[in-house]
Amino acid sequence: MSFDLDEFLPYQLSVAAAKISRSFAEIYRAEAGLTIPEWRVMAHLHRSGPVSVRDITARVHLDKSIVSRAASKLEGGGLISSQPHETDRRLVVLELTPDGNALMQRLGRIADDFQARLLRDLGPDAAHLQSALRRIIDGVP
Amino acid sequence: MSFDLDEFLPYQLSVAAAKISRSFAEIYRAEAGLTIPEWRVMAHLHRSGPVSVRDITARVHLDKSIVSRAASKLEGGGLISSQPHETDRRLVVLELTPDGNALMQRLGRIADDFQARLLRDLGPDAAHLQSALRRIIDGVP
DNA sequence: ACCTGTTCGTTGCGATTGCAATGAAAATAT
DNA sequence: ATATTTTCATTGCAATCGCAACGAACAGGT
Repeated sequence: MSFDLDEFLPYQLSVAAAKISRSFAEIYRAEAGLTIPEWRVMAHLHRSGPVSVRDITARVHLDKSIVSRAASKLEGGGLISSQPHETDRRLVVLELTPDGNALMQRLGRIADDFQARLLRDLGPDAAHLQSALRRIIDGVP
Repeated sequence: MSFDLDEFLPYQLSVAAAKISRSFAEIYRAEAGLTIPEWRVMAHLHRSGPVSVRDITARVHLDKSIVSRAASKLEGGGLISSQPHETDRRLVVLELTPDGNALMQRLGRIADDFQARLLRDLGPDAAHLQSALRRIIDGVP
């Protein structure tokens, strides 16, 4: 018996993630011209309110260079604003502009719809899928 | 209620896949100096026997340019051999060398161990996870 | 047989990524 | 108070990726 790549979990995860990511990335690319890192930064800001780059970096699983570049592009597009932190002047505090907030409200609904359809298509395994993914994300290996 | 990225399936999938991939990629990088595409090509050749680049491309979810470059590096390292197809001279037939075969036998065992440990850590959700991933990979848009 | 369209693999090129280096600011130690 | 070390964010740079273009070989139609 030889090793079967198709049954190998890291491979399956990688292929499935790439497929879903592409499919959803295409939506907010067409809808708002956002890349994946930009989308993640926006989504996090929408929920967290004003936070520094390092907070986003930590919570959104992106390198700080990527967050930094995404932020400067989003700021250029008027979707977020940035200002130095009040007391600690190393930090840069990012925040959604009204435009950015409006966009995220629209995209949030679209994302929820996408998720709902996905969960429906996956059927009863969906809950276990999410539970396993959470387990992987915060802890397992 | 605002949108929660942490509960968003495409995001969870992407983060989980990246984490597992890194973790396993580090193993065969240290073990054999292989990259992810190279590993996938090797793994497929080990199971399929001699096949053309386009077959690998189709089954292993990599662009043909990536398979092509991976193949030429593997050939340089003496792990695979390539020769033109007998009747269709557009095709390049790839095949593991004895060295490549021996390496894959070793890596296959390591991969199986990795998978076993992962499944054990994930517990009862693991089966559902794989079933959901398979569903995503071949079908659900 | 000839012509057109298609398939295959390689290569070029722009864009993206991750890592390391940099410089500014703050925390900690002496 | 000064010096050393650490933390942040940005920037530079090399490596990688995906897409498109290309040349070679084949298939199908006329």
